[in-house]
Amino acid sequence: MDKTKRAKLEAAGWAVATPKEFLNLSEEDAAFIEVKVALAGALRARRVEQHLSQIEAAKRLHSSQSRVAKMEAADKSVSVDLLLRSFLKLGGTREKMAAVFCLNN
Amino acid sequence: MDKTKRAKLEAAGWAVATPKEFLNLSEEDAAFIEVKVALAGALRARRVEQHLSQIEAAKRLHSSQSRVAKMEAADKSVSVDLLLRSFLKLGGTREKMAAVFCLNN
DNA sequence: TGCTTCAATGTCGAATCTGACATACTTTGT
DNA sequence: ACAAAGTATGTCAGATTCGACATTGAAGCA
Repeated sequence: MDKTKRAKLEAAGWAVATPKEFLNLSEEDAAFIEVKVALAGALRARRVEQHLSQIEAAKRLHSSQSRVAKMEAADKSVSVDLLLRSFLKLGGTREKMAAVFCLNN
Repeated sequence: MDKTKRAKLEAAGWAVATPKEFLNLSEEDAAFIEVKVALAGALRARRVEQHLSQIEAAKRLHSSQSRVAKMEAADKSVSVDLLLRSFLKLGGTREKMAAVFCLNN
């Protein structure tokens, strides 16, 4: 959200909060979630780039369509472990990983 | 191990293997373990830098000394999730994380 | 509209991870 | 050598995460 819009909403009496504020997460929790979301995005990118459906990706990952969907949604029930392993299995490299953390916001 | 030494050992009839070869890990598994080990090192660095014992660190992390030891040893029983959360709780930042993946080999 | 493919969401038993405890090993100072 | 502080390792009950399945929603096409 840009500053102008935020200012307008606040002027109109709205409490404008970031997700972090809204859910009152600590800095660390927020950072952790950011990493998870970033990895989830990278995972989906790897899959789409290879023109795979979630079902096909699931096969390569020895998992299921529903879990792939949850991974890409950075669901509460998926671990960074699983995201990372899956990312690597879909051809993700450590260089690409670094990009996830360095560049991406 | 440098090439000369490796060559000498092989000449002497030793099968010289990297951990990856020895345990015959796939590329992905190897990369995953590398990440885990790198994070474990970064975690220990955070702790030592702050002159904390494992017991003190455990307190800050709401965990136990034994688990901290296992984290720093990148034990099979600790997840990247736990490593990452702990790293962040000990003041690790996303920038420092990126460094773990970019620089460190 | 009906049909097909892809993606999202809820649930569950099995597998894995976690904090805690006990215990053993290591290092450092006396 | 002994004690104390720090670290490592094995175990286990409870918690979390896993793959799988069922179901629903959404988009494209005849």
